[in-house]
Amino acid sequence: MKPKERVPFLLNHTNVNAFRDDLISWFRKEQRILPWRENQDPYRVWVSEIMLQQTRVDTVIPYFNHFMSRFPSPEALAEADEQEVLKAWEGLGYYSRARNLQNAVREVVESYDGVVPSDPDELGKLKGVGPYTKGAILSIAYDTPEPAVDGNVMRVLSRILYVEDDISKQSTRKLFEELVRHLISKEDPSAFNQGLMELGALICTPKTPSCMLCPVQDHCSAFEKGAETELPIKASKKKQKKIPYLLLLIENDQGEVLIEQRPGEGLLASLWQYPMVPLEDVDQESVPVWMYGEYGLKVELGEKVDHVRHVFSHLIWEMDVVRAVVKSGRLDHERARFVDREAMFDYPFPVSHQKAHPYISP
DNA sequence: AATACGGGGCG
DNA sequence: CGCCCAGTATT
Repeated sequence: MKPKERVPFLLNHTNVNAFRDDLISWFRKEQRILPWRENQDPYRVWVSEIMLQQTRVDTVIPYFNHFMSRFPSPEALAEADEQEVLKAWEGLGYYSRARNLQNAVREVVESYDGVVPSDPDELGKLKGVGPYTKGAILSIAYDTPEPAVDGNVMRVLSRILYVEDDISKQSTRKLFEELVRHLISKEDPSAFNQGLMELGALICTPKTPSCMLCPVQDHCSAFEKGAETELPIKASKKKQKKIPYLLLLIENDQGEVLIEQRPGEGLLASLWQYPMVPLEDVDQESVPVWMYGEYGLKVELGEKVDHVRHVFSHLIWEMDVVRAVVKSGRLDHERARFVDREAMFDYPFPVSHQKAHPYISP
């Protein structure tokens, strides 16, 4: 059945009006006080929405505050060095968000005179602004009745409307967008969209929803059936592949440590790390040979100081952390350099490698 | 339609 | 340890 055909079967006008009002009233009363809710500044809304992608509110708050004081305006962010932006993003994850955001902000400064577009098509063309973020900015910053369908909204609406479609499918997100177009308040689309998400975060939670406290319990089809924990339906994802590495803490005769910048694309793009030996391709005894080939350095391996397991969304790094010292040779590697302990902390490191930081201190 | 892309928190 | 989180870009 096509999305538009389903709506009338699920809710009549009276129910829609009551649902809207109950949701919005609850949101106005119970919403959390959050830094990006201080005003409707589109730039602030934009930055917050990018940071909040796949990331919890509590994690984002300190990053948002620091980011806004460091880059208060689109112009400030546009002029910044990419490494500074990555440093401000360090530890937040999904680093392409930071690079896409800066790319898009530069576009806004150059093509739109520094004003975030309120036109849906122009906004949606910006790097990193997908269907959710576009709707969030349009509704929250510009009071436009556009759907902003994220994981919360799909969970909440799948329960209220008893939608059993797999929410990991794109077609299901589009179904929910159509449903929201019918449900959304034209008077206060911002409160409606945020109310849906706030409800998902505070009441209609994944594991044990607080249905007894729910402002729209009367409208909830899943609660009526006693089946709220059965929804939403989501296909399970396959598990991550484990990849073994040797993480080398290589010191030269001046007590400096070897670090390198990762490639500009792919996993942890442009971030810095300690040299890693892929043990799938290199066996233990030939590590010094491999090191000489890659870096032009003769090194002597020392003690193993730790084992670090780092889980990504799609793979797992298993890293033995091993000390090493330079015996001879001259560094010959495009993206690597020796740095002293003070300078280390100017570079953006992924959390996986921050776990090895404690071992470089004397 | 699938896969790459981080990191943290919780049961 | 597996699931989920204010998703998007790429293939």
